[in-house]
Amino acid sequence: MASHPQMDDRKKRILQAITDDYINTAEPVGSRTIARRYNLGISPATIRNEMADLEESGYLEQPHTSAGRIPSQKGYRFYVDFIMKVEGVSAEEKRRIRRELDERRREISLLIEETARILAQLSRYAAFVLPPVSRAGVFKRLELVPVDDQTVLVVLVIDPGFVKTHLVATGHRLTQRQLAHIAGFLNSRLRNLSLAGIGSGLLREIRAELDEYNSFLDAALDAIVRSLETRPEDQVYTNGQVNILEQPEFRDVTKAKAVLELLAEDEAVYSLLADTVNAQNVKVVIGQESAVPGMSACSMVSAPYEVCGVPVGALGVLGPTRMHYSHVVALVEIVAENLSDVLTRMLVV
Amino acid sequence: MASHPQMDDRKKRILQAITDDYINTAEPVGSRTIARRYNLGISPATIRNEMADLEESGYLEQPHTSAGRIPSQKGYRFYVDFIMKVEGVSAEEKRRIRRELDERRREISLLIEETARILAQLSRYAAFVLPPVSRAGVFKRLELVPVDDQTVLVVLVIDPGFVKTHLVATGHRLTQRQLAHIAGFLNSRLRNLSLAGIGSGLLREIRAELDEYNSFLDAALDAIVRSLETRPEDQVYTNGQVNILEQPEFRDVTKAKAVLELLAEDEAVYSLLADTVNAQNVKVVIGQESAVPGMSACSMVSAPYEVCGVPVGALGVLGPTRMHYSHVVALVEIVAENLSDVLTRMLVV
DNA sequence: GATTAGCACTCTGCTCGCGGGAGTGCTAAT
DNA sequence: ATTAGCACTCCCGCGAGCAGAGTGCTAATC
Repeated sequence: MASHPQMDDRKKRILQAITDDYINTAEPVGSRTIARRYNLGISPATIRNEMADLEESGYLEQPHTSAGRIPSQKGYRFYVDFIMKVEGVSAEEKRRIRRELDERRREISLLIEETARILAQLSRYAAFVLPPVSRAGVFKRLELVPVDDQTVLVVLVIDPGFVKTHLVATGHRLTQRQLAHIAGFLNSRLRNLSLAGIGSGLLREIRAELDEYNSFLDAALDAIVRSLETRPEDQVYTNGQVNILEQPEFRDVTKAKAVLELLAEDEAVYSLLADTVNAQNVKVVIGQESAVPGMSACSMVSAPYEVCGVPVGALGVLGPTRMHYSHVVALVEIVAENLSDVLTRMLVV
Repeated sequence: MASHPQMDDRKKRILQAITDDYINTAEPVGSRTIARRYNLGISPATIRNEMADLEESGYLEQPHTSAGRIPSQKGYRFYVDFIMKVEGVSAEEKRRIRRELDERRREISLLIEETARILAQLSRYAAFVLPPVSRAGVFKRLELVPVDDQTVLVVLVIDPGFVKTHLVATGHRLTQRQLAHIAGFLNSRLRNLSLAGIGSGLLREIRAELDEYNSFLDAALDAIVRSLETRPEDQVYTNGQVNILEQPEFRDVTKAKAVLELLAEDEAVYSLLADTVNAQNVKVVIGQESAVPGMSACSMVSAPYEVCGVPVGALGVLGPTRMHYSHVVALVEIVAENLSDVLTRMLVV
């Protein structure tokens, strides 16, 4: 709580009351309301004085003279960092999260999708999940399954248990033996390398070798090599975008549109979440703290999740700045934990 | 044009003018406007008389006394069926569609996604595409690729060229030989059967046989057999939902929310498009002609697409009832054609 | 007999002005 | 240091009034 010298205990309680109230009602809150609703044992006049101070030091703002106060960005920040108690997620909700993530899923993408759905439903805001990025894993095996004359299915097995498949047009007819050859060669060169370590250098090298070895495979090889490259801008799973239309701050369609457009762009959402993957624990970004334009009226709560203790992805919730932080933080935390568990169990068998 | 006895040529031209104008301006249109903007060679007074007739026979309605007229659902229907000329898609747009769909795509899902994107961008409404359903195809081959001790990747090759992969937890350790055995057996029984023909009856039969043959494979088999079943409620690719917020009829957030919620539900969108797959050519559904509640303010233009002349999927555009039908119909038509072409070339090599 | 000009009428949307209500800041009393 | 009291400010909702657009009807015109 360094660098907040103006904050004594009473100011803290008043800021808390104002923020809590505003989060619930979306209406600027006045001294009278506070005195009535939260019994702090002081009169409206005193509260008014404190409020004036809090406004002066930037924690509150006033939409117009003679309206109540609302928390400023700095106010929310202080609230999140030093005031709010992370609210327990109800046992009911906990069970639901557990149960719905636990259902036997055979495909990771379904699990991720489900996670986004739960998060959106329980938070009543928009939710998104960055699927596990396989760069954290280790190359285990590659299989080439012929599909028809000119098409091969590349199956990439990664440890822990991810599987990536790519359909590749070879442009040549390849015999079963030739495929086995290529697969064998690639396997011998790549086995047990971490995906992050398989740089373009090594790939180029391998390519040169194979070219020499059998130059007519060029096209096929090209395709296979390309399919090894992980695309970081992979899909993002979003859910509950429409929820934000329930928030009074987005009653104006043009504002809602700005945010919904942002959420519709995978790259934008990706860039919002990208550095959460390597964050410690839950991260809260309030309003314009995010550099992304169009986020100024929004806040984001996000957290990384892991497999076997290694962070592999992230998930988060986006809502108005006036967000129910204490609940959402707890929710994001617990969903991230559960997803980590389920994934870990699922992938390492 | 049977069953429209009240319609003479002049009424048709007036209905056309009103509909065109209303589609462009979203404002009820009055007799004066028509006389000025479309030179039909008749005076406002005459137009007023005709408009009264058109309202009487249900083609027009009046939001309130002394406002202009707007087309009713019946009016739009007549407009779409008998009046509008399908507007040529500009050469520029045609080239763009061709080019963007033509780019080497290796994965069908990417192609479908791209199709939805183009459709949304060019129509400026919401677009969706039902991916090709494999039931139309023929079982060609099944491969079982071991991923780790208890997991198998089932690769299902369908003719024409679709590939479906499913990750399956077997619950048992299976040797390479056992897998080869199962695959061989299933292949011998299923090869060249149409997927639609592989009913649960045949599957049960096969299962009994395999059970008998090697009963301890039960769990593994169960999973494999299940993965053969095609899920009709497969994913739907939607794009441009936010576009509808640009339409003045959805300036009211609650209306917008209703439609966006509908679009967010895959099943709902699926049910909208389901019977288009087997439709002839382009289909236009206006307002409450669709039974889906919440669609009353919307219209949908959709068309099937095919591979090798066999309909396999559908795509469509959803917008307000006041939709630019002539353009959208042309657009949907041409995108469907292009997708059919590209898919056919892509799948049959 | 169909078309049109003219006119009275209706309905919306906008602006304006006017309280009522909520909230503040200041001053003086406790 | 706290609080009661009071004057002041600003928003919001409401109704009146007015301009504009459009209609339907009637009577004149081609």
